[in-house]
Amino acid sequence: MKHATLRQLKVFESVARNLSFTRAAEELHLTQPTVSIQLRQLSDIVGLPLLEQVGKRVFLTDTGRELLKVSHDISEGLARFEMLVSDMKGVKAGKLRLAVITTAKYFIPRLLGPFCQRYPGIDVSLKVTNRERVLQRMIDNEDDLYVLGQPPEHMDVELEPFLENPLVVVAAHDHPLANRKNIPLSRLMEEPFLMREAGSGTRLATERFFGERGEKLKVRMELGSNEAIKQAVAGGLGIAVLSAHTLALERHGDELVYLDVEGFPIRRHWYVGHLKDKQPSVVALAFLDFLREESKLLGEHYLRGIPGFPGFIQDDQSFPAASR
Amino acid sequence: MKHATLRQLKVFESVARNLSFTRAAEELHLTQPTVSIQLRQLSDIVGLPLLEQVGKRVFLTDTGRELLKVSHDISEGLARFEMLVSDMKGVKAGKLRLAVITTAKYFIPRLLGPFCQRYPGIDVSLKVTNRERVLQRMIDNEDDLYVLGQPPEHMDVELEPFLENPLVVVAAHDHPLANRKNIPLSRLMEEPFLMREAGSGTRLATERFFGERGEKLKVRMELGSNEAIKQAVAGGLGIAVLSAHTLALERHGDELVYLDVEGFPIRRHWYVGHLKDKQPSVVALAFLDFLREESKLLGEHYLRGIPGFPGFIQDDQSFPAASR
DNA sequence: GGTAATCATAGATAATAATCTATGATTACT
DNA sequence: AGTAATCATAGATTATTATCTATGATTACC
Repeated sequence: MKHATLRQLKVFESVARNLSFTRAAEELHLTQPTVSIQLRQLSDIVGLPLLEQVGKRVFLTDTGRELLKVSHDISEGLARFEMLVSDMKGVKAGKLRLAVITTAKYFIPRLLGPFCQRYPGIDVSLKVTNRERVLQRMIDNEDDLYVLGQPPEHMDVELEPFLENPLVVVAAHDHPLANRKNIPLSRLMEEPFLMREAGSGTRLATERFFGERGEKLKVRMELGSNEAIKQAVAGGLGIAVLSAHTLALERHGDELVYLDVEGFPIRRHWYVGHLKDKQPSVVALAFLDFLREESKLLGEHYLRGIPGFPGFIQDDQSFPAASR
Repeated sequence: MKHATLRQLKVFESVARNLSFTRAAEELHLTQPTVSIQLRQLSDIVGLPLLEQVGKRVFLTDTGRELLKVSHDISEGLARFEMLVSDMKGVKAGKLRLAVITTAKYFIPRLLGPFCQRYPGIDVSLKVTNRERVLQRMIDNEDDLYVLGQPPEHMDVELEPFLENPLVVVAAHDHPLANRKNIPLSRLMEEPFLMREAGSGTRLATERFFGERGEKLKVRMELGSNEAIKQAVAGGLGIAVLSAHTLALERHGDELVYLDVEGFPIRRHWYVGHLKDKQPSVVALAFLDFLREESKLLGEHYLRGIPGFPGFIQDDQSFPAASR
């Protein structure tokens, strides 16, 4: 079957359906000799007759019947593929593979939920891991999109900011600095700090912030996760700089407070994107569009109460978390 | 997918396998630009990218992965068909549809057995029915081959004789003419005859035989099957002209004897064939060849003991059936 | 920065597939 | 026998596909 063509099979199907060369020709808007020749060619390729003529009547041979099955399978397979492609183009089908750094797990599900509702046919896969691994996955082209808090410096990537990611100083609610306003940075330097591991975006940003101001932190402890840091802070082991998002879901908790420190919150962003070379799929583009419009709402909702952000009332409410 | 070609799919499969245009080109003995263009065309036809390049590395897109599945299905389906065709050509697969008149049921299974042993992959279908229906099936092109005792006169058929079909006169073993030799036809005319229905081959041949000799039969009864006729003969209701094959399997029975009648047995044949227009399949041709060689043996075996046929000893053995 | 490797594009050619008109051959029907 | 219907064949043309050479663009590596 090396040289059979899909056209020949289509003509054969028509003849097999009509059991007439002439009617097949009409159906396909061809002349009868065209049909005759196409069938002759196909029969020569197969090496056995596909049709037999008994008087004026046309019958399928056994071989012809088998070929008809194969031909139908092919037609149906291609038709299904076409439908799938159409759905993919219309964002009615397809896959979205996201890899996000750990901290993003606090808000990404809030975005994925509505996205999946809007595009119910999309298959979403979410990988949550540390920054280093996310970058490796990017290099290995394992996902469609990546969410990071800190753009990598030595990689050709295409990232856009889509959400504010303020870094705040947190302390135990009964910390001496808990209700002070505009705490000078120098006062803060006397406090022991709890840090994430080297390489984490938050740590990088923190070190840069203090480094630019000639300040050196007293690092009491490095901890491997935001949860551990929060527990240590609540236990009075020190203070920490964290993404405000790590606290967003625990707004009703009363163990941690933000410190109103001069220069804080550090205004940073969440970035989403991919390697520069990569061409985003239709689904990935749809998600990017969705992010652009939805993250505004999300930001307003979740960043409320954080000093410097919308919804933070300076006058009659000191600190929502501390007010509870 | 109206305009995609099997060639394009083949090239795509190679690229997908190798994840490299250059290696695919080598594998297919083409130049790299050929491969590049083929993939570009296919991608344009589909309307979505099938491959993505990240740096020097080539990856399949989701769409590409789906197309690869479809392409494999197509390749596999065609490959299976090719194998089947090869088997059909080699008589290793295929179908044989036979329609035979009722009397042929006495010997056809003896031929089909060895044929099926020689060609175990052939699917055989045997239809046993009266002559009229066999002819109608032939007109309707329902089978591959037909077995008849009497060629139809007003149909364009291609039939060949393959086996002797002697018509003999049978009587009850205690019939007055049982042990007579060379019975004159005139004596036979005094006997009542039992006949098959009008239209049956045996009846036609019998009527022609006697007609040509100016004799008129006394038909006592018409019966619808050979079995009924044999029972009636054994019960003394009359004599009958029957194909020797109807008795072949009952050689050891002692109820019926052949009568040694002048002019008998009527030498006739079994015919096998089809409508003149019909092109016999590879399997049908194989069966015809098989019949040509096997029917000789069958004839020697089954016609032994019948006057006028090999193995009939005139001197010291009067009549094998009557000697029991 | 230079080189090698790899894919993309431009332009051209060759090969193949698809199709048509005209006519022949055969069957079915009156 | 004549006519209509239907498939096959011959010959020619058109359209499309497949492929190549040459070159450009980009990435990866040293």
